[in-house]
Amino acid sequence: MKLPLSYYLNPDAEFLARDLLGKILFTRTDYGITAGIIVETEAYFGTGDKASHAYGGRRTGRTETMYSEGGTAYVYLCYGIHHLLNIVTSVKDDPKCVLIRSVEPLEGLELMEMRRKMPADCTAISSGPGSAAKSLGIDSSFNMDVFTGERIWIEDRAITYTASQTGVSSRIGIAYAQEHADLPLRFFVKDSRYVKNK
DNA sequence: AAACGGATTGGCT
DNA sequence: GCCAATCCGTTTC
Repeated sequence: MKLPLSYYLNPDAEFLARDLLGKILFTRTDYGITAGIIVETEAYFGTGDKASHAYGGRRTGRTETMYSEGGTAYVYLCYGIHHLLNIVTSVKDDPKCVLIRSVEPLEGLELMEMRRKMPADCTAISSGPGSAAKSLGIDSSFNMDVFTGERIWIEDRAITYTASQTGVSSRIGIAYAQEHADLPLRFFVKDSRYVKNK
């Protein structure tokens, strides 16, 4: 049920970004367990990707997490306000990752509603990378956590989407990435209410 | 040492 | 639709 470490060692971040649609993302905090169905992702393919923090092999205090073994959480602060959750993929020292952009609330709805101060049927509760992370209680303390551990993990409950149910587009908010700005590396569930900009 | 800008969101016009 | 919020890695002086 819980995805094993071997799942995350796949060096194909694009494949994993697609494959993660429909998987269930869980978090456990002092307040309880919450979970959401992953419905929107983006792939960042590492040192050759101009949109990646690890472009050119950059290693800093922040990006060091991305060089961890696949199955590690890379959480960073964006615009000084929002925590964004990435799943590191591939083997150690190959800094590829998948950004979780949107989930559909599935478990612990009351806790998610408290964190976001809005009802779970309001799609803004977990739509967009900052909102998805906040609804699941993810902050910088989750950085470097492993997905096979006690605080964060992903389960496969056999939800799958066909190619025609899956949308593909360029990644959001990376215009600075020049020739990599238009690559089709964003994947989403077309009929999900919790995906914006379809 | 200082300035710049971003894998975004929500509130106000 | 526009714009402020607000931190920190990176760039520039």
